This record gives sequence, C-alpha cells and structure tokens, in this order.
Amino acid sequence: MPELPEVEIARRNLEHWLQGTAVTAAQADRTRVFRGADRSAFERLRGRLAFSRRRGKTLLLGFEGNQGFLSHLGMTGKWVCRAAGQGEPYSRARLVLANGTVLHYRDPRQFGRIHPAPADALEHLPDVRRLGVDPLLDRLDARALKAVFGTSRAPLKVALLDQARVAGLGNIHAAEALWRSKLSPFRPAGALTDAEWRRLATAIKASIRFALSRETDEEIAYVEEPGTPNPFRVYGRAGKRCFRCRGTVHRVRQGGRSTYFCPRCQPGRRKS
DNA sequence: TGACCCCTGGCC
DNA sequence: GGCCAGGGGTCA
Repeated sequence: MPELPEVEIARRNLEHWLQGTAVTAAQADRTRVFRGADRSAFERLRGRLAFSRRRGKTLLLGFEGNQGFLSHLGMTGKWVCRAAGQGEPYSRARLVLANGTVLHYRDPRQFGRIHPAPADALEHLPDVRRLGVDPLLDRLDARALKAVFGTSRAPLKVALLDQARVAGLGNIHAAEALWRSKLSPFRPAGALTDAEWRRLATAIKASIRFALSRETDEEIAYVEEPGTPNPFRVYGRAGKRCFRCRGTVHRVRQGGRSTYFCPRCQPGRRKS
C-alpha cells in the first residue's frame, strides 16, 4: 500500500537495478494487473532504461527505442530484484536482465497496474495528466493548496486523497499531515485561512520527507508487515495517547476509509 | 457523496 | 467466520 515515499523508493530501486544492464526478456502473466493494456507489448520490451520518473504514486519507465510502461503499485504492488531461477510469490510480471537478475512485479491483490506505452507518450496518458500537484516535484505552498482546494466543500481528509488535487497522498499521509498541522479532518477543504494553508503545506512535505528518510532499504517495509513498528504519529493509533497533547487518538470512517485524528489538538466537529 | 467492486491475506 | 487493509474506479 504504497504512498508517495514508497513509490519514490521503488523508482530509485528500479533505476539502480537497471543501471549498466539491459532487459533481455520480459514476461507478463495473465493477471488483472494488465487490465485495459496490451500485455504483449510488455513482453516485447528489450534493452536499456532511458529514464525513470514518478508523478504522485505513478511510476513511468522509459527504455531505449521509445519503449516504456506505466506502473502503479496499487495497495500491495512491489518491484523486487531476485537472482535468475529464484521464485517470487505473487510475481505477476518479470523483466529478465543481462546481469543474471530478474525484476519481479509482485502483487498479491492485483490492485496495481502495468500499462505499456511508448516512452514519449507516458507523460500524456490521461491517468498521468489527471494528477495534481506533486509535493516533491512541484512547488507545494499555501498558494498552490489554495488553488487546488479553493472552492471545495469536501472534508479536508477526503479532499487530500483526491489525486487530481495533490498527487501522492494516501490514507496514512493525509492523516499524518492533518495531525502535524493541527487541522480537523472534517473541516471543509476550501475554507482554510492563509496561515492554515501554510501549515498544511509544510506538514504535507514534512510527513513525506520523514517517511522518505526512513525508507532506505532495497525492499520497502510496509507498516502492515509483521514486526514492523508503527512509525506514525496518529495513523493506526486508535485508542492510544496523542504524542502531542496526551489526548486520545480516534478513528472514524470517512469517505469509506479510516481516518485517525486527535480531537483535542485537531478541533473541529464532524458535520452531518 | 456514499455504496460497492476489484483481490488476497492477516488478525481477532 | 468476520473484519480489516495504506490503491483506484464506477454507479446512482
């Protein structure tokens, strides 16, 4: 369940693994991962990486000869590097490399997506054009937030998950950013003061940079994996003490997903 | 905006 | 067995 930081790490990993080598074969299983796409185009992929880019949670990989594909990790997608001949559970697609390794796209739930397209067309795919401001690539400040949320009456938390506004936030970092900025998840998105926009912009970047600084391993550790301690300030901490005010962290259902927040330091009632 | 769907695994 | 899950899409 990768959000922006995990996807950025995945991009760096792929770039690292593909550096100085080339794809000699590509395999794509019959899987939902290729829904709406030309699976055989992925299987024809050969040669060296030309570029790796990320926009929000979407990865764009370009190869020589104007080949390429889009990769979205969904909730359980992950790229891993294995020795040739070594199996990988839930592997859905593979890039066989000249250096004797294999890059597996592993995805138990198949909510992720691989979409082959010419390298020069990747940025122009509708799924990429639709994405909003990226906290790492674009200037994310009070003015930018005001521009994307300015008229929205949706609750802040729900609006933050809209990839067409801010690209890359998921359920975790939306909650983390609101906690850091002391803003209620129920506040109407378009009704913040300039000072609050500034706080939110700072908090979004801080939350993402913090997560990015922790992710140094080749293999991304998701919080759900056993043995991984919860590094977050509010996410997954329902019933526990707020780190800031010692109040109690609450969990509510909002827009079909869990929202974690501290009612004491993120004041603002749910309107219903 | 909410409800439901896509999938599978882990936890209680 | 039921509930939960950080992704997104579609429908009314």
